[in-house]
Amino acid sequence: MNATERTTAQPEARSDTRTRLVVATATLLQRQGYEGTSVKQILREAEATYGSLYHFFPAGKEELAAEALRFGAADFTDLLRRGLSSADEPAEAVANCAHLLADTLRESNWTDGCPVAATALEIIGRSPVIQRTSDEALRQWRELIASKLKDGAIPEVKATALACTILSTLEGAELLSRVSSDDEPLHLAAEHLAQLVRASA
Amino acid sequence: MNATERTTAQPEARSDTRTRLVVATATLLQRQGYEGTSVKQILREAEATYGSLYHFFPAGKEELAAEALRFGAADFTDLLRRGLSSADEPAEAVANCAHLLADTLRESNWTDGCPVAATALEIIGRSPVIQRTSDEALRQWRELIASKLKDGAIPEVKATALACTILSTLEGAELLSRVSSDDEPLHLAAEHLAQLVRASA
DNA sequence: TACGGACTAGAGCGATCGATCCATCTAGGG
DNA sequence: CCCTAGATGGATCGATCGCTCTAGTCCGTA
Repeated sequence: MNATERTTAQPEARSDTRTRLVVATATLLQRQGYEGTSVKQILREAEATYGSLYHFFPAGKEELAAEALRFGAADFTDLLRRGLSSADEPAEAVANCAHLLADTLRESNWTDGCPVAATALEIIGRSPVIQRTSDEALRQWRELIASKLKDGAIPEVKATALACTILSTLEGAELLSRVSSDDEPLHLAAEHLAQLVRASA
Repeated sequence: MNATERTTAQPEARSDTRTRLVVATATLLQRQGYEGTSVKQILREAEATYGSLYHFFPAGKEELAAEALRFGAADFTDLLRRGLSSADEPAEAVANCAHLLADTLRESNWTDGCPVAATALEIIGRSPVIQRTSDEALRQWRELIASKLKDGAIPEVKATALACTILSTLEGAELLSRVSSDDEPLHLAAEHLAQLVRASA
């Protein structure tokens, strides 16, 4: 539109291919994990080439995967944030997170859930970079949940501990739901987590 | 050594290689998932060859993995059974399952937990055989937990629902514990699950 | 002793893996 | 107008993938 936009647009256009790579990788990672995703497939999906990939990510697949994990984790953070802010009551808010996750999963035909779960488990002890990235994401989510609990007048220590179990349950229920293609585990988790939070208030 | 041993050893020896294949695969699957485990590595670990593998499992890696998953699932069933029978109170028994899982994981340096988790997530929608095997294992565990709850005077409907969330939480807490190499999530899960069960009695 | 089925050994198949390399293209500053 | 750094396209690398195949060994039975 104008000179200002052109100059600001340049770094955007520059990193456009980079962004496509990250987005495509994030999607593929949560659907088929790290080892199940080939570089060729990423390039096809992102409409990019080897040249671009190794230009932006000199360390290759692993570096790209770590970046994609951070990107996908931000997505999941948004989902949690939406769920947590959907109600004043912490119990209700937590339950809504589970329902929201169930809806998202169902709509994507049980493919697009937490990006960390699928990738982290198969990589533990073999890729420190990815494991650390996963760990950071999980801790961030725990804090996000914990702060909502604290806002709801749950004492700090209790809130921190409870947030950990809430995230555990969400992740586990996602596993059960995805394997059985059935959102029941997530809805049950919602109910039981709400109960647990209410009991801790 | 002698004729008797030779004759009795034969059927055993016949299936010996098969067993080694299954055991080795089960271990590798839970440590690095399906795609992350190569056939060559399985053969090396099991001290077997291609000939043996395709003799016992004509359909190859996928068939072997499904069998290994069933084998590993039986192991996890044992762990649950031990935990559940360790106390009369269902709440205490469930908590002990989490503690037992934490101990097992810690002792194996965070590698040997639930064999389904690592494999199932990366394979969803791509290997019906393995997905179905995983689903069956998860349902079996739910029923195992549910029956303990029912024994503890929790009404059937409530018990079934609660068992699902208990398994979800165990699986999720295992994920968090493994990623962070810290058994805190599992011990917190134990505490919170006990609380949840007590509230449902 | 001869036979036949169960099992083993491992070379080799085509395909694909992640990664490298370099020619080429593009855009902005001199 | 050229120069250069950033970015791209894609052929190609050696290694490894899952798997097939043939030639064998072993052992109970006839």
